[in-house]
Amino acid sequence: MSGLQLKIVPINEGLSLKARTYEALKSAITNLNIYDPGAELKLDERDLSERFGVSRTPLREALAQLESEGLVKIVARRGIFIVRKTKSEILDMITVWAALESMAARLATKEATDEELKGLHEHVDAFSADAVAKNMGEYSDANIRFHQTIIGLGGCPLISKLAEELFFHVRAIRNRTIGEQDRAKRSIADHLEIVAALEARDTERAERLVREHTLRLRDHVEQFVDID
Amino acid sequence: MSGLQLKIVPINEGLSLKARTYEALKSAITNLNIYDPGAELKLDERDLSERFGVSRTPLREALAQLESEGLVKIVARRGIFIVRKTKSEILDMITVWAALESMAARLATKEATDEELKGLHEHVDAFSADAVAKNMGEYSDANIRFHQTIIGLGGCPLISKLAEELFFHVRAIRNRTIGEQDRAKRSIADHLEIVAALEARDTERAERLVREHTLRLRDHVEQFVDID
DNA sequence: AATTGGTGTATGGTATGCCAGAAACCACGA
DNA sequence: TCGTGGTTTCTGGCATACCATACACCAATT
Repeated sequence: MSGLQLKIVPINEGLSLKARTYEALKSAITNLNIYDPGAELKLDERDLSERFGVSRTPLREALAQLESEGLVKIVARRGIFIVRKTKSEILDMITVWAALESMAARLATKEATDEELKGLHEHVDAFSADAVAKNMGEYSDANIRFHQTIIGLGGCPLISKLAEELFFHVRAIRNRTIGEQDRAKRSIADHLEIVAALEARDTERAERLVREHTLRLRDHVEQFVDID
Repeated sequence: MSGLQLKIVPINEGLSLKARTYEALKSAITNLNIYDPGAELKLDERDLSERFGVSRTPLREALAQLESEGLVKIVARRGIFIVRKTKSEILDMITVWAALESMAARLATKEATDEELKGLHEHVDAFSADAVAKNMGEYSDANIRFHQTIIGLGGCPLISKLAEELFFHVRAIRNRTIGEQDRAKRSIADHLEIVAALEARDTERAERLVREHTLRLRDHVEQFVDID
């Protein structure tokens, strides 16, 4: 083979304006702390299209998609509003998350390889000792990665896709849920148990532990998190 | 108060062209048996816009929404294609369905009133005796209503919404799954057990029965249904 | 001062035309 | 006959102009 290999730069850029606008908008909305009072909740098509440098058409399509995902609400001749999820909706999302992840855990006990399950330790061991001392944001990220990994091991792409959307929304209130170190300790203990059950291929137990773990989060949010 | 009360007809019609086009397209696609060979899988924006009598813009927005729901796939400069779900995707959908409905059953044992649970008998009793003799399509509808009712009793709107989308897709292959009367008998027996567990408020049992019932459907489809 | 009706403006909805890329077709030459 | 190059056509992406309505503001009337 010749040493001169053309390095094809996948010219890319290749995403459509719609897709790029969608990404830009989504990250813009994500980085906005919606639940802060005073956050700007109203958007304007013309203004946005100018700021993004695209015409209204692809912008509108991006917005329509965001609406179908529940991030914004478009009202004819009124405006486009960033949606604040109600507490009840957040709780529902955590409930669905529990349903999906417990099913994924069930599947993982049957489908995942030993190596894959071993990989879970990475997400757990690092925090088993002194996680509480570390900064909670970091733990929170590792926490989500842990759950996403389990979901991935279930081998059901649809579950992964749905869970990803849920995480996205739930993350928006994350900074309101963390903070208590007691919960973090309990959480870490739960994770260890979950990994153990998965490695033991104990389907029922893995499913139950995952479900209870996430439903505990749900109850915690219900009791202690104040949105609306 | 005067006996002459204006009866206000909520003029409505009010849906946007986009929304109406969306509905029309969706039902058109639904009523097309996608899995028939020879089904027309390619759509054309201009042709459709002419046939629906709307311009391309609202049509495109409707199509974009259908794409995000996975009913069609839009490829730039190639065309718009009605999506045939792969068998693997169908199986995944049934798996998610199992996860959601079993969670709903769990919730229902805690949230539903006795009256609501009693209502389930309507969906079951009518078929307990001679369902097998009746035409399967009718049973199939009642079957889906039964499951939808349970899901509704869970009291979690998000679960209901997600399940509805799943049913929509799964229904497309329904005519390929029914037919064996043995399965119908088994199914009816399952339903009776499920109702009993719900009425007994036996959370774990209700959850398990529902999950196993739906996962059996999954296994059945995996073994005996041939798409792709 | 309060109510009412008009009018302007903001803003999403829709129609339309052009653009660019992909595929199909065609013609020509080896 | 086969491959190659060009050309046409089909098709979705995008920009733009216009439309229709909700709302705010103002003036006139009582």
